[in-house]
Amino acid sequence: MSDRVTMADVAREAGVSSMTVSRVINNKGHVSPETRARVREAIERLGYRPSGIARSLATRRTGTLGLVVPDVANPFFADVARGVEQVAYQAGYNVFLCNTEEDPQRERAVLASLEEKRVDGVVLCSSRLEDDLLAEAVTAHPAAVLVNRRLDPQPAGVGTVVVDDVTGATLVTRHLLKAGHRAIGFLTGPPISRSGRRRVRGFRDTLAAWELTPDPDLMPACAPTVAGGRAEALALLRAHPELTALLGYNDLVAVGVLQACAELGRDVPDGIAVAGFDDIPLAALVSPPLTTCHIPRDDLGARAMRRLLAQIAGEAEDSQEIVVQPELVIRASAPKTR
Amino acid sequence: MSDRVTMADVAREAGVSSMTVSRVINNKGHVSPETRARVREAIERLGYRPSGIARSLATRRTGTLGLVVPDVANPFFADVARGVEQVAYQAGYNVFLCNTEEDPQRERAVLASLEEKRVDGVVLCSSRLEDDLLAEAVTAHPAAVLVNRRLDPQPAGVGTVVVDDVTGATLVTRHLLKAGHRAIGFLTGPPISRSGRRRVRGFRDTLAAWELTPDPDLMPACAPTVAGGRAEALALLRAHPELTALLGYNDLVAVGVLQACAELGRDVPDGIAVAGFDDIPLAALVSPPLTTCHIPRDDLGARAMRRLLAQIAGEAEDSQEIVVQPELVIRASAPKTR
DNA sequence: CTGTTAGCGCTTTCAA
DNA sequence: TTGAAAGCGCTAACAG
Repeated sequence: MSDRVTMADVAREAGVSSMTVSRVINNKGHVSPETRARVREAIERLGYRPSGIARSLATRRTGTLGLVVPDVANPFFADVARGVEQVAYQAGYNVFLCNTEEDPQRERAVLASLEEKRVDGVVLCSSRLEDDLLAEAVTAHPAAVLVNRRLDPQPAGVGTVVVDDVTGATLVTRHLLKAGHRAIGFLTGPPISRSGRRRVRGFRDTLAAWELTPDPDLMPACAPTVAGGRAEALALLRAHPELTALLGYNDLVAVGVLQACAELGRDVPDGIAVAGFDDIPLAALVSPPLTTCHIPRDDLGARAMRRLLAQIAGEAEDSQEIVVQPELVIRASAPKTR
Repeated sequence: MSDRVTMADVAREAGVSSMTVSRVINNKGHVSPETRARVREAIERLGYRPSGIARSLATRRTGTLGLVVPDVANPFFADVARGVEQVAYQAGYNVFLCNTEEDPQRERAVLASLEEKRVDGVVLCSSRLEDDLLAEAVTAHPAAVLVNRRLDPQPAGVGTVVVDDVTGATLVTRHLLKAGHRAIGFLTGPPISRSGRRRVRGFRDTLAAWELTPDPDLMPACAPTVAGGRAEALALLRAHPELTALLGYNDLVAVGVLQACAELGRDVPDGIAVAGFDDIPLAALVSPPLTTCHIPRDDLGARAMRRLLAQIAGEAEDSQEIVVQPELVIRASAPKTR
């Protein structure tokens, strides 16, 4: 494996010192056009590829970043990852993709491995770590951006990008209220989920603003999946047939609700309105198409990445938190009027 | 940033040489229990984290791998990525995620950047590079596995994992034939797609085996998306209302077909049968649920990764190609009988 | 069981 | 404009 061509080889071939080769490669310092040409030729002839490893050791920058998500196979994070990678690529960085499988142990482990790899920064999505562990893990890196998770107090060099879930839930809830619904259920997703908690808050507050009393019985938790939504919806709709609208923690849950309604013979939207959250591609394709709250996911990733780059460059306004706004998308499952 | 604790710091703190520290960290060689304990304490006290970069330079292994896909946001590759990452994590590797956006230029660029990062190996999915460029790019890495792409002749150290698309298309086509369909259309996806070409082959050969003549007019290309499928299906069904079954290049295309059928007032499956390919989650959720061909995607990723690890370890049977078998999944859009 | 000596392949610093 | 020397932080290969 040591058959790799090194800088010294190129230098010898071109009859110069390695410093000159280095200068040519990095376009730094002054090198006469002729020497430059000779070096270029030598590089070409030998098929030389600089070693990023050696360079990293010398410069203390790796040009690599870490992206930590619960699960790339989840379309939400897949889109975020896409946004992150896109911006990183343009900036000349490579990104390590790490799944945590929602396991805090594993989250710590991958963060530690990224530290060993000496990444220049980390984008950490929906961290499940306790505040103190998170703070510790995150400050171990030169720079970090948290997505959909706040840390208080926010350590220096840590940025935050969050979706305004409260507003999103408010938009959807208000939409249902305006359509005349008063008996509204909400499948709230997993209790650990911070975004779920924020959505609940938006839901409750909006009900309260309309002088309705939020009923905890109508707000059961559920797994954030189609199956989870279906199961909880079946139970909820059986116990509370009076509901005229049902909100899902996310679109997958809402699709589960659609299935449950079909099984119970409740027509959507005439018998009951259904709405989701996230606006994944699926939302527009099920029938009836889902009313939901659009989250610009790759934009979320792109902005997180840009923020991280700014922090690495030392040009970030530290305390400034980036808030991404969701948008109501009205489709057939919950139209404007009952 | 140079405030990082180094091995020498630990060695000094523990009153030993760095070699001893190294031995403790890597659990290599013999170190007396007492010394080991002292070193461990020093590491703990100083919060020392070994530098993977320095280690890589010395050992010529980085413990990193590259995963190159057209687009992680595509659920197919997201699942593959998940499988890859899972196995890599267990083996102690970190993986660089690279999107190519179907752009050969960018594909070359990311492969080159991975080479600079000195990854120990690469998993390359659905490469769009010409054979010679691909061979060149791939042999630049210590090890590589191609997913859904063959290279002939296959360079040493290059593994191959392919989905048996021919068999998959055969299964679906035969299913339709057995159900009594004789006028079957096929939206074949983008002409560049190798898997698309293999699926076409399976389709044609099966028709031929049943002594039917494949009609090119019934096999138009289309974008591999819902919109692409819808548009082509509209055109095809208008031109050929006699079709009793329509096959999509993949599930997205098939969903587009479903939409087109709805628009044309053709009932599925009674007026026309529809089938897809891949079995993405969406397939089971649309109505009617899609008959399709299941591809075990994360298994595909996992097996590619295992193969890569085997190659890195030098224990791969070189020429052995791994073939992943798809499975027919019968749902309501194309039932067993007309 | 532990330490010494040389690098790994590049860049930084200073000098020429 | 170019080069020499001295690391970056670690491990391989020997000694002891």
